Amino acid sequence: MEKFRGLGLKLTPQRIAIMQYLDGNTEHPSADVIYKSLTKKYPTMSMATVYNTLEVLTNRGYVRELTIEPQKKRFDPNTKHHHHLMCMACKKIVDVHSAVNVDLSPEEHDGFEIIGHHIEFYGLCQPCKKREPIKLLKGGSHQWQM
Amino acid sequence: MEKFRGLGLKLTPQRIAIMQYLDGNTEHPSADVIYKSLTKKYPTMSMATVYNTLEVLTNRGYVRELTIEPQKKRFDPNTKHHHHLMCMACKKIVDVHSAVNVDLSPEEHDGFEIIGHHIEFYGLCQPCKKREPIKLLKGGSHQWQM
DNA sequence: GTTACTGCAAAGCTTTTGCATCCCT
DNA sequence: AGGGATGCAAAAGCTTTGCAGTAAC
Repeated sequence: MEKFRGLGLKLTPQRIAIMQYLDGNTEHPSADVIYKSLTKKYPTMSMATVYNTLEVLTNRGYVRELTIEPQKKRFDPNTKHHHHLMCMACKKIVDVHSAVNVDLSPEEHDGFEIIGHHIEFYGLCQPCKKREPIKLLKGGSHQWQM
Repeated sequence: MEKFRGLGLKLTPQRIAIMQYLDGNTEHPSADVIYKSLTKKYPTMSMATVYNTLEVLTNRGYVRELTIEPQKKRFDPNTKHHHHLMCMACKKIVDVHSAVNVDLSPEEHDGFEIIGHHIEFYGLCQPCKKREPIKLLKGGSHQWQM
């Protein structure tokens, strides 16, 4: 966690715990998952601190917020440009490092200055494919039904 | 709205109003925007009815839910496969009809059966580009900072 | 006449905020 | 010592649910 020193950012035990939890983590955890994981070892940890720390890390570019799961933010400590594939059944998210060329022609970007892009793939992971062939549409099928 | 007859779906005045509001609409409205737009003409309309109708339409494939704006669903009556470009400042969303080839190699999809995908472009629309060159990062910069 | 839908209010879930206290630097 | 961080609780924002009444079929 040495890389966070000298950035005008106080290294409290709670922050260090969150940073260590995230470092190298490929689970794309939500704030809730982070909180539940750390509250065992740090019983005084609060959700406010988790959100506060995640916001600081996000604003400084050490963490990316993912919106791939509706109504819930997931967090990714890998800030290199990449995309994501989520299982529609169990919500597992894996990284996709495909180098896709998605340049838009002028008439397509409608005068916008394009700053970034992100591809969301939807599917079924192997365990879920075997377990539940159907029954995904509960709660509203999202944009993955095409 | 004739296309919704004979589907075991009751055509109430509220539903017809929502369907007419959505038909051909390219604004990608949220439930709140739909409710506010219709409550003038239909003062008894409730949010529960808006959400109920949107869920029915989504499950039947007449509407797509978009998760591009964090913590808020947006709805798109255009269910043809396409992508979206959102202004990071004013949250305006426009359609992108680029035919991008995003097939993943076997080692990339990690055993998943891929069912769909969606590309989210982030940028600044022309009015916002002139108006506010900076000041977008408030509230957490999302996945668009790459 | 049935069945499904409406609308209200209450509750749920995630996230944010106010504020007194605490502690890292 | 000082300014930022913590943690609690309360509140906010979006969405869902329970249920009695109502209207479409």
